[in-house]
Amino acid sequence: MAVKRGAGDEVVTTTPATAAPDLDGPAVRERARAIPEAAVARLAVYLRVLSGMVDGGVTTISSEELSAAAGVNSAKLRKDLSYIGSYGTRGVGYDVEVLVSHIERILGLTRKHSVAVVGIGNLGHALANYGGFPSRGFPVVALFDVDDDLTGVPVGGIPVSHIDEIEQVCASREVSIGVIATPPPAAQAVCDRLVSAGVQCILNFAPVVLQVPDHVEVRKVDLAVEMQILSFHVARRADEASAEQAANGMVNGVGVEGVVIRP
Amino acid sequence: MAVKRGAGDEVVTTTPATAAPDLDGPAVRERARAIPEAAVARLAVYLRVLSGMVDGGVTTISSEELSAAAGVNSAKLRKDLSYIGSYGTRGVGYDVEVLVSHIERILGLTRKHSVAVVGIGNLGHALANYGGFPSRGFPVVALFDVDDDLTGVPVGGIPVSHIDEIEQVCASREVSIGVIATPPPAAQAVCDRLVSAGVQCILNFAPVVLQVPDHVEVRKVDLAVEMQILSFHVARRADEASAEQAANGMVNGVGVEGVVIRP
DNA sequence: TACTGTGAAAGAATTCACAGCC
DNA sequence: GGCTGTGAATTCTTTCACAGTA
Repeated sequence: MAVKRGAGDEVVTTTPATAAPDLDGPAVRERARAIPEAAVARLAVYLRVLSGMVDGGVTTISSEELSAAAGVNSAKLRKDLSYIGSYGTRGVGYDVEVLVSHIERILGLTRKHSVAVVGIGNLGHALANYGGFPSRGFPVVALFDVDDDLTGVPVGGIPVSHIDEIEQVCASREVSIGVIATPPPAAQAVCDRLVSAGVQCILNFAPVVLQVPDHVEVRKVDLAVEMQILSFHVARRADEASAEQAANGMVNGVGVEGVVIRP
Repeated sequence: MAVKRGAGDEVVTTTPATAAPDLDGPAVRERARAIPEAAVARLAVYLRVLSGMVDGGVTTISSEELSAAAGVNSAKLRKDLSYIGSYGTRGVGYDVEVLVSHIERILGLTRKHSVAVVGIGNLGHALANYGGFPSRGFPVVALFDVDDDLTGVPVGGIPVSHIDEIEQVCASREVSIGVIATPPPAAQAVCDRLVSAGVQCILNFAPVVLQVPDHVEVRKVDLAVEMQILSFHVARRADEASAEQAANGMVNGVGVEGVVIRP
């Protein structure tokens, strides 16, 4: 669900469907590591599960076991792992530590990714104190807010900086991921400032569609949207239930003939 | 999945949705099921954008404008809207209010969905105080925590209940969505209790894969996973950049010949 | 034997492109 | 002319099923 403006997409070969893929173009695009977007998200989940297993002393695991723990089916798991290489042993399974290190490498977790949180309200506070970030290689190194009363106040051990210092502080502390937790109206402006400070990755909690240049990657977490998706499923289930009742012949007390109901 | 073979198999009465050619009347109920999962998430975004436009006094909008504001392309937007019916005017565009009400209906927002938050730590606090929920039809009506010191303390105007009361309180306050904001080790147990209390929708912030019965819908928000996906893209971009440099013939100014891309 | 790795088939989602209407 | 609605084409993702191997 990455918000990606299709503005300046590169040549999308709208060519007539006649010819085979022509490689004669001057610009050769390296596509060696084409891991599907959907698989990347799952790799992160596998990594978490595997990390727990390392701690639990497990050294080897089969695709069946790992997939169950990760909530996917085993064929999908094996396919996902095949995108990053063949690191299993047939008849045995995968070495947990080997898998962990390969997934970490693919996800780029061998580098450190410093995080800045902008907007120190309720959510910003929670994020600044969230233990899950630093423990997974994403140290929070800077906090920003517009409120003068907050500047200098330490939150989660880090003093809040004024938002006007964003460019300078992000540069000096080498921030590579910006987290936007501001009220909606401020989000785009904050985003622009982060971008001009050189931040290339943004995690956006504000319910706003951010416009960014192509080289910036945005992911969003929108609580209201999540709620509404759940709401949709409630509604759909209710509809199905009543539709089934209707199909059962409840409509006007007259049974429909020859209908077999699913178990 | 239109069933077509003549074998004596059971007949699926739950209406194949796909082939259903009933265009008459407001049989939108049947349609609901045919809406792709991915489209549902976007409908929620369109709704938010449209709501903003109502407030801004906009009465009519074209697919081009709306899609730009929502960060998708216009063909996708039109396709998404076509799943819920044909409510536009050719040559003109869509009536904003009409669209809003139809999307709200499809997403089931005509009913109220009461929310319970479990785990009143940093994140739970933030969620309890989050203004975006009630304003969009998701009132927070109950809070739970294991900590006895917290019980009775009001957070965001609602007193925290002890987690042992979860079944009873959820029933009496008609909770339909449970939000899990507990530490990871507690999440599955909390989930089980929510399910036994009759909650059918869960939004899970704990970095744990929840096991639930089929009739329960779970959505997860995993901050570490989001971070790692961003990290992957940083790494990929770095790889591409260096690969491109190499392919550009930086070696001695002579282009590389006959580069073969992965089959 | 028990499991991985992977082509090939099936299924979803996206995009194209144009008919149809205002 | 401008814009929607939608089949058809395309691309992406998942699943199947089995060859291959420790």
